[in-house]
Amino acid sequence: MCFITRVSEIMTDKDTCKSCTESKDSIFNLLTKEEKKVFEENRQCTSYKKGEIIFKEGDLPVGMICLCSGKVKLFKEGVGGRDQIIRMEKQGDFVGFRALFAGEHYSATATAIEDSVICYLEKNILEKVIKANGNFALRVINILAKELGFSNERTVSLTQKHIRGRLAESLLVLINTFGFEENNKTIKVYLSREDIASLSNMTTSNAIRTLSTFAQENVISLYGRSITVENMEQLKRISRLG
Amino acid sequence: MCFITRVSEIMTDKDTCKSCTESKDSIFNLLTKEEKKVFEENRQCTSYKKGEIIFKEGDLPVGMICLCSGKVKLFKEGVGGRDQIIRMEKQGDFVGFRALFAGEHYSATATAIEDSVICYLEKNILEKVIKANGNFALRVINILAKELGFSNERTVSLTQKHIRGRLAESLLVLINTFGFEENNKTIKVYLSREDIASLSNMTTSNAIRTLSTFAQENVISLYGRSITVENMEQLKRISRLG
DNA sequence: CTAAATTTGTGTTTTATAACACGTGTTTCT
DNA sequence: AGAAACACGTGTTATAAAACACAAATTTAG
Repeated sequence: MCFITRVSEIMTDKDTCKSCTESKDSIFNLLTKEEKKVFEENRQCTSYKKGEIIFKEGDLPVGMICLCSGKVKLFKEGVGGRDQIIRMEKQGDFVGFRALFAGEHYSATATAIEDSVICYLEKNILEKVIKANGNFALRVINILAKELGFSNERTVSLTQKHIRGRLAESLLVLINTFGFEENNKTIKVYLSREDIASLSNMTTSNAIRTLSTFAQENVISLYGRSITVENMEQLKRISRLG
Repeated sequence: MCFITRVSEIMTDKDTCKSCTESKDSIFNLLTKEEKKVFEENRQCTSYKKGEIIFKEGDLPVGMICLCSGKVKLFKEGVGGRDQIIRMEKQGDFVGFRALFAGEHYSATATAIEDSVICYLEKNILEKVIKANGNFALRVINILAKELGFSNERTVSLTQKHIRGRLAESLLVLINTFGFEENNKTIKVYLSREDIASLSNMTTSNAIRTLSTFAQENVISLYGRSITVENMEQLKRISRLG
């Protein structure tokens, strides 16, 4: 990956990115003061505008990326250019660390779906800490294991559930990742119909159509790109029955 | 998981299972002599007959399982009882360690597809070694990361490729996992058509039909459950084009 | 502020594949 | 040995969802 050309803005003030090491339930809380310091001194923060590519399928990972703020989609290009979104990343998530640890090129492309700030940490520094701090290592293992469970789950859902079930499940995934706005009903992410389709393994037409049907059935209500859940139980039922 | 009731035969001679700690490219080579000794003294070997269940979706993992010999399929039950095989395990593989590290119940069922011997190691012993031995920890991380890559890859293939592409890819997966017999052509695993279907996300009828078509096209030849690859390039091409 | 481009929305047609039905061959069990 | 259960194979039908075509609405750019 050619880091420089894609950089929207390399941030000079490292304190702009506090969330990674300072947020409450962060994995970084397992680090010692010294280890935290090493991380803070060696990281490089970069900001991306909505729509910009952070890395591309095939690029070689050069370090660990933590999403300080914003939202990112991770997608693979499939047969005939049809994209499949395999993961949505929120503040505090690691982006693309799978490829780093697997020692492989990126197997997916990461794009900011909102203005985002990432901070970037060299691989060898991370590895040193993993080797030295067993609890940190176990936590990394735990995160990977959970993500693998999610991926396996999705494989079955996306292949076996019917359109309505797939869309309902994808909405639940979005809720799970990004949560609700203050009203506790409106999903806190604003995706194009095309992205919703890529997440749910269907064509854009069918995503639009099926969302409309859900709205007609008062399971959700739509206003532009905002999706408000009106009947959570029913949404879960549709997802479950496939 | 109720360990005792499922045990086909608890083996008394621990040396019957050498492959785990002694094979050439085993992860256990990263262990010190002392750590190896702890592993060897604390493991429990068990043998399973073809068709027997090692653990079930929903069971709670109680330890790390290493497949000493034999072959195992890992599958999830999908919508309407349609199984999806998410992984095939060969000698030396860890079975179900994802759930163990994720701290979750098993999300899939493991069944021996050949007579198999597993050896079982308590979780806390494993965790101690991971905490103490950084290189071992990194290797575990590496294995999980690679498996996650495989899972993501399969999600896209199984949802987007057409029947022929899915079947061809599944055959390549089998070759990749189990390799060939001495003739360098016959895939070294013997599955029912139903299992091949469950691996490829299709009905048994379609697996049978499509295998026949491949045979007619001289891409493979069939003799009972044995599948011999006659034109590897063509098989790869079919997989690639979807 | 208008033109162009993109996104959203809807109806129709086509097609891949599941579902079904049925027959044959092969183990397994009593 | 005979019955039952299971695995394999093939033709037909039904259907979910993709593909296509086109219109309206919204956003972006000049």
